[in-house]
Parts: sequence; C-alpha cells; structure tokens
Amino acid sequence: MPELPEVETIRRDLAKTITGLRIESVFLRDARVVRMPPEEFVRRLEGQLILAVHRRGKALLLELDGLWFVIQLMMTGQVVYVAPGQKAAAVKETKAVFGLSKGATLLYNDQRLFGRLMVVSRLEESGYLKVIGPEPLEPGFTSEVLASQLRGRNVAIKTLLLDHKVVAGIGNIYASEILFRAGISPKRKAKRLKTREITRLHQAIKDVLREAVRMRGTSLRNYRDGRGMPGRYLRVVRVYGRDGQPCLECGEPVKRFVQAQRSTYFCSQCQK
DNA sequence: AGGTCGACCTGGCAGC
DNA sequence: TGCTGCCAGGTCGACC
Repeated sequence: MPELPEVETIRRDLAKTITGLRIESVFLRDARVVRMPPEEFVRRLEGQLILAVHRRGKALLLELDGLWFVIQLMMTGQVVYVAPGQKAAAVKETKAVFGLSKGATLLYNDQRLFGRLMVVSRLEESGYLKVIGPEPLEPGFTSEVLASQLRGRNVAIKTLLLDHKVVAGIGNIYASEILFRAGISPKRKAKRLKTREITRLHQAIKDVLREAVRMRGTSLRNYRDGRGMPGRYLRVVRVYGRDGQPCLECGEPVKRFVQAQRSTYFCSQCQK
C-alpha cells in the first residue's frame, strides 16, 4: 500500500474536500473489497455525515456520527475525490463509488483487491487497529520507545521495521530508505543494535517520513493522492529500486536482496 | 511467544 | 502474437 506518507497525503487532501459532506449513495462494483456483509456496509454508510478525516498507521479513518469508515489501501488502493460538475472518471479498477452531497463523488480504485473497507462503531473492531504500534511522527514516539520495541527481538531490523505492531506506517520503500539514512545494515538483528544506533534509527525514521510527506509520497506505479496525482519522493530515493546504480554517498553499486519475501535495497559500504 | 511462509489478487514487463 | 516467470507501497493465519 501506500505507506504512512502516502496515506497522510491522501488524508490531508480529503480533509479539505470531503469534511462536512454527507454520503448519499454507495455503489459496490466489486464487494470483495468490503470486509463485512456488503448490505450492512452500505446501510451503515448511507446518510452519514463525514465529520473528519484521520489516519492511523496506513489506515484512513473517516469519522462519522458514532461510526468509523476504515479504509486500508494495501498495495494498490486509491481514494480519488471528484469535484461537483467534474466527470467521474471511473476506471476498470474502480470497485466502489460513493455519491456525496453537493454533487461530489468519491471513487475507491483497487487493481489487486487487497484493500479493505469496513464500517465499525469502535476502532478496535479492526484487527489492524487493535494491535497497531506507536505512531512514528507523534511526540510519544521516542528513542526509548523504539528501543523497548527492539529489545530481545531476534529478527533482522528491516523485517522488524515492516511490522506494524512495532512501529506504525513504515512499508517496504521507507524501511530501506530509513536504514540507509541511519547507516545500519538491513541484515542486523534488532536485538544487537547499540543504543547510539537506535538513536540514529529513530531520527532517520522521523526524517525520512517527514521528508516523504513534504514530497507528497512515492509513486512507483499505482499510488495516487486524493486528487489523482502522483507523489514526488521517487526523485529523491537513495536506495529503493536503485540496485546496480552507484550509491549517492560512496559510489559503490546499490545491492538488492530478498528478505522476508520482500526486496531490500542497501549499500554495503555505507550501512554496517 | 516469536519467527517463517504461503495465500490473497491483478497486471506490467522482460525474455524467448 | 503468444507464452512463462518475475515483480509490485500489505496483512493475516497457519505452522513450527
């Protein structure tokens, strides 16, 4: 999915466009994206006022009156706002269409159908939100909190960064970028990191995610923001997708290998 | 309990 | 114009 920076970008876009609008109609073109009985999903949403748009980890949370519309985009989900009078550009990947008040429309597109849409009265009803770890850009996420999450964990640090129970919102692109920024090898066992390395890692998590939010996220293929536009962070990635190309710090070729069934990119000179 | 791996899906692209 | 295999911003459940 879109990772934290991409979801945060969408959240900010949607907060401006759909806050205060009412969901007047719900049309499911493929009910597989709805992770509850589809009739109940539609019944709960229709007529609801959108009070606010929040984010937790990689999940978008639309606050309704006593209910939450939880959207997990996973790998290829998109939420696209279509302004009143603008032609609703539904595409083959459009799986749900939400008719909003004042003539606006919200499209949910998802090529791979991994995304999850649900409406709950309490956020813990979502298995993801029930177990999710600390929010990395919130003040409560300190170096000590990170250290406590890593303690005793006998897994490669790259794999652990992808675990949303450890830190929320980090995905496969930013895990590689963060470790490069911190100068730490993705192969290091989490429990072996020194305190000063954890401090660097903590700073790198914040720096990389903040920079990516400023650039409105990374678009490889499917990611689009709430206005249907790609993000710009791909222009400044240091290692992700750059295998064989020279490291921007030392010139050594960037390496790719597979870790926990996901690609990892790193520089063996700069990351120890 | 913590760690590993397959499953869930569709589609783009490289190589033959 | 195939076909095959590999790759893709994620999460969960079954297994050891």
